[in-house]
Amino acid sequence: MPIQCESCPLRRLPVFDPMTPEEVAFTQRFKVGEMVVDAGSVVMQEGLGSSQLFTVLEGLGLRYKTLPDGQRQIISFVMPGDFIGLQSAVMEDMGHSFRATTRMRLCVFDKRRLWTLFESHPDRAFDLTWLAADEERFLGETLASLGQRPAATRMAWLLLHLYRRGRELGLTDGATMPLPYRQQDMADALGLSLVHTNKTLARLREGGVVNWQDGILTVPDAGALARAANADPSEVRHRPLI
Amino acid sequence: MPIQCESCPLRRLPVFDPMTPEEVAFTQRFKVGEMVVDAGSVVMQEGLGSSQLFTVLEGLGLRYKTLPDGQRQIISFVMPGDFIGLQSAVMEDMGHSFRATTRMRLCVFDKRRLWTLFESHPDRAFDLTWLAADEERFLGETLASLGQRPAATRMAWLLLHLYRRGRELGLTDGATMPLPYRQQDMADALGLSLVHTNKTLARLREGGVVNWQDGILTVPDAGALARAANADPSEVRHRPLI
DNA sequence: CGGGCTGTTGAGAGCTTTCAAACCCTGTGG
DNA sequence: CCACAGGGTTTGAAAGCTCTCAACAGCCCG
Repeated sequence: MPIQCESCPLRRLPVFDPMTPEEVAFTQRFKVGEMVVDAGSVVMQEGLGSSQLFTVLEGLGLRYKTLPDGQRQIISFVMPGDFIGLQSAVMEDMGHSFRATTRMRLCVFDKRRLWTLFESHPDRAFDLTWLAADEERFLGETLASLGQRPAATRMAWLLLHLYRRGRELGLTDGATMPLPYRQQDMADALGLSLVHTNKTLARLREGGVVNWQDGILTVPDAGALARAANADPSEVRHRPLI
Repeated sequence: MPIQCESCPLRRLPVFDPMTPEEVAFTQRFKVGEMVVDAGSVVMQEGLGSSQLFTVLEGLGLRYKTLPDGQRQIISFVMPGDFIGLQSAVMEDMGHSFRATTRMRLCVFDKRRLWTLFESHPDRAFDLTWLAADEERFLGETLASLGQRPAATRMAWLLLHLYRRGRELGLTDGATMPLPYRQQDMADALGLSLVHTNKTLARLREGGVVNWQDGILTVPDAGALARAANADPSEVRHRPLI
């Protein structure tokens, strides 16, 4: 039984901008249905188009690019509330793939109706653009991390980022949150080898800054982690939900 | 004397999508004026808002982020036709700074009128979203380069990218084009030290793959460069011009 | 019980950085 | 006309970070 937008649990989270009843109703009409995918499913393929767009309701996934020689670069870690497929919506095809890491529940939208969104709901079109711009901002930060920070700092930065996002979404339980990715995922996100990722992780763990083991992330002191990450202080940004 | 959108030389380039006379007229109304900035001017500051948006008419610039410890990461090399300031348009502030490398001529738009664009010109709003999505795609590719490729490949990839863009814009003269950046800029874009950038550049030059000296980029064989960059074959993407 | 996936560890090789110094060119002032 | 300072580019060499190679432990599953 698909969730009604009106009673969508995500909408109640304070990270997301409030919506008017009219906006909720429109989103409901825009929504085609729901889709549950198993862990490991590739939902969108780089280079291919898609007639569907998604908002993540539950579960975790990865967006990644594959290079001609087979290397993989993780673009982002996908969490509930994320809107997936904007690229295929406005251009012909996707610049990256999207794969479910855990079983996921996705809200499905029809790409062909996107135009009516732009025509009749400029506020929602604006939200869409906002999301794209926010994505650009985040990728800029990621770029700065990969380009300018050493391995340990980079890793601390990423774990801090994931922890902050998890907290916004109510995925945390005190200082811990589930984070069921593999070390190889982290390595491919940070541009490090698996071995070095493992050793860097061990050093952070020994330093007591952060611990990520058995799929559980533990951040005893977010401030200490932020210092290790050489990061600016936290700042919760509210964002639209599609 | 500011250029009239109707006779804007950029619009005539085949890379840019054709516009209807009505769209041209609207863009003209959206345009507030023009601005010429000297080489070295910082036009937009990371973290600050801006009431203005720009489209580059002439000249080259850089978008970059500065980390808390002073390191700099170049986000992109800015060329004519690029739309600058989308982030400050839809969010409060910019996630990066923008600085002119050469003297630049900029088309100036008023951020406060952006909303009318979304309200009354859904096609242009769509174009704006398209640009944001394209930026996201490009940053994803950049991320993959920084994360997964060794220095020489990375550098070849970037020079190839710049050459292709220059060619689309008619900046090339046969196998050469002006590229008046510093080696330090290239280093900060690729996440390499200045010294290593210099040596890598020298090796590419000796290999005859590409030459970039005295502000002039020379690509004797684009195919060979693409192979050195481990890049997919060229593919000109048409894009909207704001 | 064997195979496959994930995580861990040790060690040497290799790529990149940092440190230092020199070179070229240009603009400035004596 | 020459000395000098400053920005950008080159070079050499040593230090350091990260990678690759190899091997092993733990776990789940057929």
